[in-house]
This record gives sequence, structure tokens and C-alpha cells, in this order.
Amino acid sequence: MTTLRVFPLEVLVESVPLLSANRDASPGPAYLPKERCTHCHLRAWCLPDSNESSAVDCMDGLKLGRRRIRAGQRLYLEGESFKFLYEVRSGNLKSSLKTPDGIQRVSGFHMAGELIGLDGVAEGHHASSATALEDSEVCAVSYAFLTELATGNVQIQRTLMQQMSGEIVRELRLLVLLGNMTAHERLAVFLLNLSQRLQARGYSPSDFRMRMTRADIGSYLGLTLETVSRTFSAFQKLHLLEVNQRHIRVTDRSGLERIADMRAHG
Amino acid sequence: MTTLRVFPLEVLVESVPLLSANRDASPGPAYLPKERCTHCHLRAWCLPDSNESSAVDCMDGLKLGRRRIRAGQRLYLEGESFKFLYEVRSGNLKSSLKTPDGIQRVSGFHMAGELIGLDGVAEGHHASSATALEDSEVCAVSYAFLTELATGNVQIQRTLMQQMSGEIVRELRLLVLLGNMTAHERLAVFLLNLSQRLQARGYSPSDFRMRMTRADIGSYLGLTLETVSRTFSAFQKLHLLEVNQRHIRVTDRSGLERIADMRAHG
DNA sequence: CGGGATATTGAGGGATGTCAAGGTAGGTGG
DNA sequence: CCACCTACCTTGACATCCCTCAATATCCCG
Repeated sequence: MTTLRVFPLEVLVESVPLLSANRDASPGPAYLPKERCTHCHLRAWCLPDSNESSAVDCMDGLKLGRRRIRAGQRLYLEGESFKFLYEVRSGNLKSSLKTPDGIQRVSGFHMAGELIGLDGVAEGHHASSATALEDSEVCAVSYAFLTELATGNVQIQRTLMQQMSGEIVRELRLLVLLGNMTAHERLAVFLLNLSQRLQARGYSPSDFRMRMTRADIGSYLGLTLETVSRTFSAFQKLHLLEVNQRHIRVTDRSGLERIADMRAHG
Repeated sequence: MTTLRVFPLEVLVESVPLLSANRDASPGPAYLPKERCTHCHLRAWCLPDSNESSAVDCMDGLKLGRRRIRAGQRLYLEGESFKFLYEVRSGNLKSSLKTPDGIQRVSGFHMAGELIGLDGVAEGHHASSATALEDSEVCAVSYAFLTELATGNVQIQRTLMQQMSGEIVRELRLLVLLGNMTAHERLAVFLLNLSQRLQARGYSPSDFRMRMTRADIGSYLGLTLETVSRTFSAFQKLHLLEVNQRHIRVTDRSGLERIADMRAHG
């Protein structure tokens, strides 16, 4: 496994003057220079309702820091003191947390535009770890500063609450999945969800490369990696997919959908 | 099953003047009269950090409405428009949501002092339903008013965020449970959690009556009711519990704990 | 006392976990 | 450029836990 190197983020985020838009000034080895939020093409994802200029202005005032993470590196660790939320700028990450027996279990995969770290708010330290599945870039937002700002800005406050609640809903749906579904159903739901999220970002929903291992998928879906592998093979035999390692071509989407909510129809 | 009767809550909460502390004035058939939050003995649970008088004053200004729910009745329905958060005052409720195949799955059990309905914030309608397991009482808080208030009050804002994040963390832990654990481990974790929450409320942690059916527990833990029943019997044979229908006596707590994180030790 | 909901227990089968043995891809260094 | 190495993936055989189906028992409430 890759050596873990976590750079002290406080230094990056707190010490640089706000609104220093100079993107060419002395980039450190592990992060990109700061820049105004207005330039962030993912702003709409991070704060979907911020159409009012006031909200945008507020966002510009946020203490922001970009950060690069190499594949396999951790962005934060379970139990670590919680200070920042992160928006994924590019690449893919996974969240995971330890079971009582010390095994790491994947609780989510995160693509560009998604906000992570919200589970740290409750107890002041992260409830899960975040690991890069490939070389990735994130945007760090000081949570203390964000809440301070939210106090005077309904827009930001509302968005934060919505993001949190959205996390709750996502996990509820995953709970249902883990509680009732067969391996076939789980993988079908997983692939359709992946496909839909890729499409929303302008990628092909039917031809993509997964960034996670079979073990990651299995851990996420509550299955062993062998069962995941077998299920991929089964889907291929059913002519639903063409599978080549992590490259997936969906050849029968409606077939997948039929499996995803199987018991609803038969 | 009991007939469902949902009273129009908007009427109750919006139409009554604020701070009408008269608890004897014309109570409707389905709810108690309004009263100041200061009189609420569960205030500390709902907003744990509100020691400053300013926060308490703010809470007094919240649009609050008490509401009675009979056993089996629904407080709100999945998909219903989201307007209120609810704090459980007395009794016990369960949350549940539909699987793709239309089966209702339990996602949580709620005891006095717990805040429910947070999953509705994300999309403006409830992501789950809440059903009373016995005759219960809740306190309705207008979400719109609460956020408005939070804009000027860091205390309330922080508490809201913490409650939400806490919900996320609880669900994360349940995810881990559902993904990896055996029936024995699941039930042990469930019972210990129940025990701990009862103790925190001043009840015996080792001698209590569960309010939910075997089917509810099974649905929550991702097991069938038969497996739950068998596991109770097994625990009894192992002299961990004495089980009499829903009455539980924990006779070997450390034994339960050993099962709950079994793989950690052997 | 009766009826419906709830709980217990048994028998059998199936889906998935476990253990094991290759196979494949991609990166690294000679 | 090739050989190797490591991580990842596939497939098989077998075991097992839990689900399904079914019968009976018990409790609670009217």
C-alpha cells in the first residue's frame, strides 16, 4: 500500500490571506494555490441554491484551500479532530470506518462536486476516514468559519442543512439495501447509481471505468469480493453488462433496472 | 392494524398565539395545549448546549405544539410534505421506509428526548414514516421558524447541525452492523444499545420491556422475525438473558458485550 | 372466553461466506 | 524490451448461516 502522507492543513488554510487570487504564487508540493470561489466550476454543486449574489459573495469570503491527494492517501482519519469540510474537485474518494473487530468498512464513494466530512460535526471528530481511490483534488472549507458565516446568511445555512439531510437520506436508502436485498439486487442498484451520477457529470452512463476494487464494492454492499466478482460474471452471462476488469459497458439498462427492483414485479 | 388518523398539524401549530401558556384552555381531542418551552423537562435533550439564557429565550419563542399519538398511529408519512421536526416527549416511536418492492423497513427506534424528522430537510418531504409503538406524546417544532431563529442564534444553529450529524453517525454505525455481523452479533448490539439508552433516561439497563415486535426488530436488524426469536432463545440458553415475550432481563451483560464485538477477541 | 396478533420451534433448502488455486494487468527494474 | 512482482480478479468446491414454509403456542384485549 502507498505510504500515507497527510499534510498539515491548518497551515494551508488558516495562514494564507483571504481572497489571494494569485493562482501562480508558490504552490507547495501537496496543494494548489488558493483562488476565489467564483472561479470554482463546482460551486453550483457545493451550494446548489446560491444564485443570489450575496451568497456568492459570502462564499468568496470562505477560508478555502485546495489540496491534492495521491491514490491511496488519506484525506482524514476516523477519530481525527474535525475542522474542515471537503468538496471533491476531481478524482474519486471513498469513506470507510472500522467495525468493532477492526476491519475497515466502506460507507460511501464520492465523486466531483460532493461534500464530505459532515459526519464530523456531531462529536467534533471524524466518524469515518476518507481515502483517495486515485489522484484527486479537494477543496477544504473551514467548518467554524462556515457556521459563523451561516449565522448571517440563510442561504448558506439552508444549503448546509440540506447537504446534511441529504447524507441522512442516502444512508437510509443504503440501509434498506443492506437489509433486504440479494447480491444481484445490490450490485444492480450500485451500478445504476454509479451510472446516474456519472451521467449527471457529463460522462457516459453506459461506458465507464470504476475506480474502486471488488473488495471496496463488496465492503460497501455488504458482500465478499468473491460474490461481487461472481455477480459481475453472472450479469455478463445475462448480457446485461460487458465487464473487463474495472471497465463496464452497460448493454441492457432496463434489464439491470428490472433486477434492481425485482420483487416489485415478480 | 389500527386505523390511521392524522390530525392537521398546521392548524395546531400555526394558528395558536405564541407563548399562550394556559395549559387548560380547550385542548383538542388529539393534542395537549401549548406551553412554554421553559416548562419542558426534556429541553436539555432537545437542545443540549442551551445553558445561556438567550438560547432559552429563543426556544420559548419557537412555535411549539404538543401532540398525542395512539399506538399504531402515524406521526408523518414517507413522502408527506415536511414542515416540522418532532421531539419525543413520552412513549416510543419507530421510523420506517419502503423498499423498492414495497415492504416497510424499520430504520430506527426513538425514545423520549430524541429528535425525529431530520431526513425531511433535504428534499422538503419526509424520507421515512414515523409510527407510534405505544401511546406517545411528541412536541412539534416548525422547521421554517427554527431555521429563521437559527440565523440569529449560533447556539440553536450548532445544536441543529449536531443533531443532524449525530443522525448520520448513528446510521453509519448501523450500516457497519448490517454489512458484516451475524444474527447473534446484531441482536447483542441492539440490546446493549437499548439498555444504554434506557439507563441514560433513568430506567434499569438490565430489566426492561421492549416496545417493538420481533418483526420490527428483525426489520431493523436485517433479519427475519424467526431468526430474531431463535436468537433470543439462544441467548437464554447461554444464560445471557431471561426472555419473556417483550420483557428482558439481562443476566450476563459482559457476555452480551463479548458477543457484540466477538471477532475483535477471537 | 374467544379471536387476532404475536411469538416459538422445527425441517429443509438456497444464497452467500470461506478456503483455495490459478489467472490477468500494470508497473518496475534489470 | 522483457521478466518479474504485486495487487487485483476469477472460478471452483464446500460449509453454513439464515430464510422460507409450516405448525403450534402464548398473550392480550374486548
